[in-house]
Amino acid sequence: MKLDPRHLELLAAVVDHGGLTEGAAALGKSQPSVSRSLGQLEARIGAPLFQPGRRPLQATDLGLALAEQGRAVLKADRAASQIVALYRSGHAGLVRVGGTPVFMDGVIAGMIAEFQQACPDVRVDQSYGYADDLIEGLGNGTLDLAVVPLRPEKVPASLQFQPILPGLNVIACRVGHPLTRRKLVTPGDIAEFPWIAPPANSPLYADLRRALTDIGAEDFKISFSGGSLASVISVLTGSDSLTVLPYSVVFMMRPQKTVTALSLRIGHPDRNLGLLMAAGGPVPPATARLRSFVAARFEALARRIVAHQTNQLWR
Amino acid sequence: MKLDPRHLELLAAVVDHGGLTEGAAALGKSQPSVSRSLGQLEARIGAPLFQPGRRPLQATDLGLALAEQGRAVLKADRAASQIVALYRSGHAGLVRVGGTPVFMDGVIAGMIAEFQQACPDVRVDQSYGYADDLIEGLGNGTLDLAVVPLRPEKVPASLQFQPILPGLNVIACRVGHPLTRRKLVTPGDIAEFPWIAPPANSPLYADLRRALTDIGAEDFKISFSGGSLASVISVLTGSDSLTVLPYSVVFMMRPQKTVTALSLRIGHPDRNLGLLMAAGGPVPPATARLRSFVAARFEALARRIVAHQTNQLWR
DNA sequence: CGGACAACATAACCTGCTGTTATGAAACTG
DNA sequence: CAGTTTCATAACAGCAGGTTATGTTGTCCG
Repeated sequence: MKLDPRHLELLAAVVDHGGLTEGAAALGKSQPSVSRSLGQLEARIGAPLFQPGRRPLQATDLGLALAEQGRAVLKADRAASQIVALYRSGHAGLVRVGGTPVFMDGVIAGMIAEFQQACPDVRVDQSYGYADDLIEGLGNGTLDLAVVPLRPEKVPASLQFQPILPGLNVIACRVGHPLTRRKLVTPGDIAEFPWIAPPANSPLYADLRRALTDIGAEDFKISFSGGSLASVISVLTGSDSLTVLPYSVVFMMRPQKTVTALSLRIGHPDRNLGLLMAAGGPVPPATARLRSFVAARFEALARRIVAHQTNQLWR
Repeated sequence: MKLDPRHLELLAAVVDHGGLTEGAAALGKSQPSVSRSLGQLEARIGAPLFQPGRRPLQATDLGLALAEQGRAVLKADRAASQIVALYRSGHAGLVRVGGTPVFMDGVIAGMIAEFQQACPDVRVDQSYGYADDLIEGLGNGTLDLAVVPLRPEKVPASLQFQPILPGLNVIACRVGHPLTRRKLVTPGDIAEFPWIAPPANSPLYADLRRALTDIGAEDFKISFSGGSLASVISVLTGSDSLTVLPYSVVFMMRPQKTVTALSLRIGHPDRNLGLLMAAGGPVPPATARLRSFVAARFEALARRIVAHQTNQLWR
């Protein structure tokens, strides 16, 4: 005999609330509905669930035993509802975030850590890639969110782009680097020092080349290339090398007092760092929540940068 | 959000059977039914339960989490079905048995003990009473089964009576009683000994009076009266008293070798020991099972009595 | 690469359950 | 014993689930 789990729920509610009327009320149903459904259950199993002729309806042994199972059903149902609620509010789920390596390591990973303090049940799968990879990932559904520097006109129609910071690069070096003692750094000064280059296929590498040619530094020697942000920072702090990094990344590292930026304005790439998401379809709530969290953090970051710039020489 | 526990069951089955088709088969439903129901669940919660475009349907994290709860629902449902199955087969439930004290203590209680070896989940509530009480109890639903000596014509129309033994009484005494050495006991012999009388309102007491007057024992002295069978047996075995007991009760006590019957025929009451049950309505399965068990044991008892009588002097 | 197969989705229809309100019967209360 | 509470019944509307038949789409394999 297969019986309807909803009937067991009804039974449990009625037994636990000490009456049909109150049980029905607790379930948000009308009293006749519950009465009839339980009558049907009773007819199905061919045995009385309630002692006949008692006005505050009282269960038989069989009724109590089945109500026990009904409680289990109710518990599971509530747990399921809770899971769904967490998911729908974005407090649970999976977000697959992709981004350019330097931003991910230097800025986003820290924000994700903060985010997971508030939403520990959101799993974040992080991956690295450049614009094309990320756009493809978002297109075929293997990625939920991308953090990528992009020219707004290069955004495909099927995606939406939310700019969060202007693409501002600086020349970075270790704290205590000889050039940091100069009030003003000239293009000629930097020619002496070796350079750390980002991976050759990265946009940052193109930025570096452009920045250096812009300021007239025709030839420069590359002492280290490739590697993730951690490697770059290690080499940077262990030598007098220079490199090009996004302003935000250097800014985020201020507290460590290991890396700083030279007082030398370089050309800005005409891109914005932004958040890229699929448009049109429904957005998974956890993705939406992480997106707005990151956006808010960047907004705060932008304000801190502005406040900082009013007291600093950096340009 | 309240979601249907049946949907969770479907989800669990599909996840656990590795596919929609097999899951549907395992539930005894058609594949389109399950497909549509799960689609509905998905629409309700507004989130994908399955990874899109995978042919052996594969659940998302959310789907797996909900399937977990579905398993709990399935488990409770199966447990409930099991409870009902036990009840319906008479292997679980409650039987309220009433009967005359001497029969209950001397014969029925032992049979109930045997019955509960086979059906440990059947609870038996035993009570004592005489014919009128028992009939009333059966009538108003406070009793399921009565074991009572009754004249068949006195059975109310709303009840059914199943005779199981002729109402046969004997004069009982302790093993080793002086009268047991006599080959033949005469009415005169028994006049010397004191009598133990059952409670004055019991049918057995009437039997005793009638038996004694039948055999011409006009005056007899009563040394002990009232008390349950245990008291009677204690007094009987501790003295040379005599009493009247149903044959079956004395017969059941043979193994203890404490009580026996005199070789003196006394009048038989025109009643049958039988099982009394409500007629018409549906019989609780546990009651039916206990009834048939007791009836079978009495049948066996009757055969043993017949076999014994061919080798004994008792009449 | 393309065809065969399997797995899932959709369509159309019907049955049955659940929900509602209104109302009646029965039991508990003082 | 009357009032009140509690449950059962009636009548009806609507939806969800069951079915079979039939598309559509991954997957597998030569």
